[in-house]
Amino acid sequence: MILTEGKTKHIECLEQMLPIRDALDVISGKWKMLILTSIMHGNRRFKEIETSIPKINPKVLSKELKDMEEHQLIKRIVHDEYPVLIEYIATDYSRTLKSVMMELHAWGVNHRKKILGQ
Amino acid sequence: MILTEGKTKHIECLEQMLPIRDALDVISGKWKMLILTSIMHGNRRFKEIETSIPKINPKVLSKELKDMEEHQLIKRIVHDEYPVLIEYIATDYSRTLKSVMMELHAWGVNHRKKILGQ
DNA sequence: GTAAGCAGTTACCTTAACGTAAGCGGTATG
DNA sequence: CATACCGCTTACGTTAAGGTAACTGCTTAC
Repeated sequence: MILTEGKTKHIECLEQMLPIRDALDVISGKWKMLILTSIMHGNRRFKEIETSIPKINPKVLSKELKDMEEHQLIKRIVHDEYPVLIEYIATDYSRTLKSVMMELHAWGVNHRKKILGQ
Repeated sequence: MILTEGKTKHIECLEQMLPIRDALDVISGKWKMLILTSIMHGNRRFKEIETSIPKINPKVLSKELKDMEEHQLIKRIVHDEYPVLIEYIATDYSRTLKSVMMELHAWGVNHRKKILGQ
């Protein structure tokens, strides 16, 4: 029955699309995955992160860090010392993104090769 | 030597980040991966693709299809028949994105579960 | 010959992302 | 006591992404 097939295909297709969009909502944008990469490489302080990412500015960094904290990808820790020290660390949950990031990285390397080869 | 370590870390970190950004430049945005999913599920005609993706509008679809053709993710084929028939198909190159899409999908499914469970 | 489908385009508008430059309250440094 | 570092924030743009509504030229269907 063609109608049923069509409907099934349509629903299947939607079921593929919606989670992909959910994921992209969290990771897309120019900075989030770069910030997460930086933090995962051991950068913890605001300035460290800022200087590790070319061309980012403090306003954008500040906003993205807040977003990422809301999404539970990072944790902001305030140490009550003198002077006050603030650290950003990656959460366990953010580590579930590692395979996504690895795939993105691998594809990006390949893509750059392709573009330069043209 | 701490200086060397720091420098190495810094460069290593950049080498992770740049390809990730290259990849995100191609796939990010609200629609591209949804369109590719739709086409990979067998939707070929403009209207088919349009109706398969909730809330997309023809202007956006048209623009994204052009972008994706430039990036060689899809091919636009014009059949010189009566009436003229136009098809969009996924390229071999777009299939290199499949593992990225699968990771995004898997993460998205998990993320939705997490959010609903809160 | 009117209506409807296809594959879009056009003009216009809103929203969100991103950027620049400067500054602020705190601490520490010469 | 001036200068500078830290972790930001504020005010003020600019750019790009995305949305709405209407319309076009072509074809076929009633």
